[in-house]
Formats: sequence, C-alpha cells, structure tokens
Amino acid sequence: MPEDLNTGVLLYLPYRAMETRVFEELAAAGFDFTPSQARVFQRIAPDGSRLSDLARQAGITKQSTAFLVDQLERLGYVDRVPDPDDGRARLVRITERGHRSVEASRAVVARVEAEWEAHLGARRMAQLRRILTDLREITDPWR
Amino acid sequence: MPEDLNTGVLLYLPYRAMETRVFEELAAAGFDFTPSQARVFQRIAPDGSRLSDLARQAGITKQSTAFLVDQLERLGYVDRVPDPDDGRARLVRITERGHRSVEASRAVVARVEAEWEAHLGARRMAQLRRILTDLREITDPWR
DNA sequence: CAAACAGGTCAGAGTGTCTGACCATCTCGT
DNA sequence: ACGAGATGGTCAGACACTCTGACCTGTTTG
Repeated sequence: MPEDLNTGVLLYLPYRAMETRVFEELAAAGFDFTPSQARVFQRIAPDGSRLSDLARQAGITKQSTAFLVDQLERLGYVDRVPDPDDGRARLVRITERGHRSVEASRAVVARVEAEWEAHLGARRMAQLRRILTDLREITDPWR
Repeated sequence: MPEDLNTGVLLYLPYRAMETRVFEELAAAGFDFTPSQARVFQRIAPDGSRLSDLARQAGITKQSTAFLVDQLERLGYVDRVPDPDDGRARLVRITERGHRSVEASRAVVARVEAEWEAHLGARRMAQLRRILTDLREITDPWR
C-alpha cells in the first residue's frame, strides 16, 4: 500500500496539509476565509485588480467573482474604487485588514516550510523545490 | 516572480495538471465524473464499502455521500447490495463499467507520469517520489 | 431485553457555481 | 468623428454539492 501511490496523490497530500494549516491558523488569528474567497483574494494585484481580471485568473465567471468579492468587501478585506483609467471598471483593492491577513498567511507558510525542511533536511528540501519548479514548465497552465 | 512561489503552490500546480488530464481523458473515453463523485468512487474497497465508511473516509456527511452514490449508481459505475453481515447496511460495489473507468484512469495517470519522467529524467523523477513519500510522514492525515 | 449505538434516509437550507440577458463605456476602422 | 464591436460589470434564475436536524431500522451489550 505505501509505495504504489500515484504521483498525483503524493503531491496532493502535502499540498492539502499546507492549505489546511493556513486556513486553521488564519482562522485562529481572527481571519476567516472560505477556500473560494481565498482563491479570488490571492490574485488581487498590489495596486488593485479588475473584477474581470480576477475572474479570468481564478478561472471562474465574472458573476461568481462578484459574489465572492462582495463577501470579501463585507468582511473588510477589500474595498472597491472607480478605475481612474476606465469609466466602466472598478478596482478591487486590499484594505489594511486585508494586508494583515496576507502577512499572517505568509507567516504560516514560512512556518510550515520550516517544519518540512526540518524533516527532510535543507538539501532535499531545496531539491524538491528545484524539481517542482522544473516540472512547472510542463504543468503550469499560466506558463 | 518565478522562483519565490511558495512550496504549496509548487505542489499544487502539477497536482492540478494531473487531475485535469485524468478528468479530460476519462470524459473523452465516455466516462464522465464530477470531482465530488470521483472523491467517493475512489474510496470504494474492492469487495464493496458501506456508505458510512465512504463518508468517513471522504470526510463528508452520510447524506452527501448518499447523494453522490445515487448519481454513481444512475451512471452505472456502482450498484448496491444488502450487506450479508449486517441487516441495516448495504454495500456499494463497483460494477463492470466502473472497473473499466478505473482502468482508464490508471492508464491516464501512467501516461502523465511518463511525460513527467521524460521531462525530468528518471533520476529526478525517482528523487521527487522519494522526497514526497518521506514528506508524507508528517503531512498525511491518514498516516 | 432495554438502552445505547450504528447504518441509512428524508426534509430543508445555505453556498458557490453556472448560463443567459442586459446596460454602460471604451476602442478602432473607415 | 462615429458607429460597430469588444470589454467591464450587474441582474435573474438555475443547478450541484454540502450541511444540520430529525427520524427509522437493525445490532450490540450490560
């Protein structure tokens, strides 16, 4: 049973562990996100993003994106301002509270990566990251 | 931008690529599954499983499991028979058609793994799998 | 053998997603 | 310089998956 796991599952297990830790520790710090909200929130550019760009990047419809951005706005993570360059558009921007949640999640990721490195050793951790980065060339749909 | 991706994302990209390929090629071969259906279907034991066991393993409620098993049954991938050992229970079993879909998905996984190995080289592919297997010790919630 | 437990179903609600239709604004070719 | 088409966004309605709570039927156990 142990060794014949397919490589997809082998990748999924640590990915999922990372994700779970981030959501748990974020929630413990008072930052509640659903996975769907996070998927959109993650993609907001530093100086704000348009709804349609977020939709495209997240791979969901504009309508679903609007639904989720409404929630993020209600939760205080983002606000919306008119786009100065385009009268049709509004920019979704990360608020102060939003930035604090980003920082918190960055910290959790760093903590988990440190745990992994402690388990694997620095050398194999670096190898893992190099191999995955290489694999990205043929598996990353956004190049 | 390229190298500072966190390890979670780095794991997710190839995992997601694998998953997408499996669903696409399965669909092309006439086997349609939603991700939710697949999550339950995957966990059916060779000699059949109880609904409650599937629910526990998939981490969803019995009701949701029943909902998905109904669909799998309608699609012809599983059937249900009374459990000879427990009058309350029924066993969910994989049908002939279900087995064919399992075989098809196994083939897609093998194909994708071969592509990855061609890109990375056999040596690094093996390294990747070894490191991930090792990482499983601290990230696999089902031990 | 009664009480507690386990397997399963029914009913109702919430969330995230989609498609289709629509309006407002911008861009570009003539 | 203007009209056609593209783009940004919203509204309305539907569907898929999930949950909680209540319940029934059988099994196990003190």
